[in-house]
Amino acid sequence: MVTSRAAARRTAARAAYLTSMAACPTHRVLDRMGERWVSLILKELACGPRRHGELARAVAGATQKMLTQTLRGLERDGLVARSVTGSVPPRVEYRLTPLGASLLPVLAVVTEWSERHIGDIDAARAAYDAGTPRERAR
Amino acid sequence: MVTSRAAARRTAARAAYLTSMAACPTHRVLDRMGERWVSLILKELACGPRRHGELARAVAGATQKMLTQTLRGLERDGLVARSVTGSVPPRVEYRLTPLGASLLPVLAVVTEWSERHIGDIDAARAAYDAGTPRERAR
DNA sequence: CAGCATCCAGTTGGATACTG
DNA sequence: CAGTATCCAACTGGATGCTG
Repeated sequence: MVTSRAAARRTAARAAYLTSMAACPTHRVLDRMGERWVSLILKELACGPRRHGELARAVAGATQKMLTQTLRGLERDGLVARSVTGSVPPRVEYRLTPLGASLLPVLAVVTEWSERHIGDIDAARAAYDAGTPRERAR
Repeated sequence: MVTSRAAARRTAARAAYLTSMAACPTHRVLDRMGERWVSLILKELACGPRRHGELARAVAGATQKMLTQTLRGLERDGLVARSVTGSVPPRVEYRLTPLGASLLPVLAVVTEWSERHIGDIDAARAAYDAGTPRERAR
């Protein structure tokens, strides 16, 4: 049937696009940086090495699971280094690698833009939300 | 019981933290930029105004739903402007606002870092993945 | 053409409990 | 102390069909 062929073609096109998108460096990095706890952890580690427990306290909103999971991801990408000394009790320390440190200026640029324009965004939101119920008195 | 009190305290602390994090400008912006289709749409609109259908073709991986949803979000934040002319057939055009355009340099910084270091990341991943099965021959 | 509504699968992330 | 494992609720995003 013609219709299902067209649908299949669209699906295929999407799959191909999805693949190429997954390979896009910018998207991959943005994906990581956008993860819920990444920017917080990066900022904390920017101040110096931290033990697991210290990070847990500093980033109090994250559950232990998410903290570990996020750190593993950052470690895998070579942004964070993990070192263990002693095994009872274990003493684990996380610190930024040079690669991770090189990301800080980028984060700083984002931060600067954000703090400068968050007011504009909030204003736009307020305006949008106020005007949106346009059907209200129809 | 003591235990449940401690648990409650932790939960409360988390809730408070979550709130303050949601208010953090950097986190809010990173959240948006990290959304699946935002960077693609922004890059496409950087080239000039686009109609809905044009965007749909350019960002072929997104479903119509996600495209509209993402555009609405960007519009609400004042990053993108939407203008309608005619209603049958409708002609809708999206373009960057000055605020949205001011975000492009930030995106460019991220892009530059990403393209420069994606190789390092991939290398780190390969090394990590190769070394991880450390228990393999135990 | 642009977009909304509905349904639904897959993923994310939180709570909890246990181990070396 | 650091980390793993399990269970499960909530959200995200995709497929599909309908409207002005």
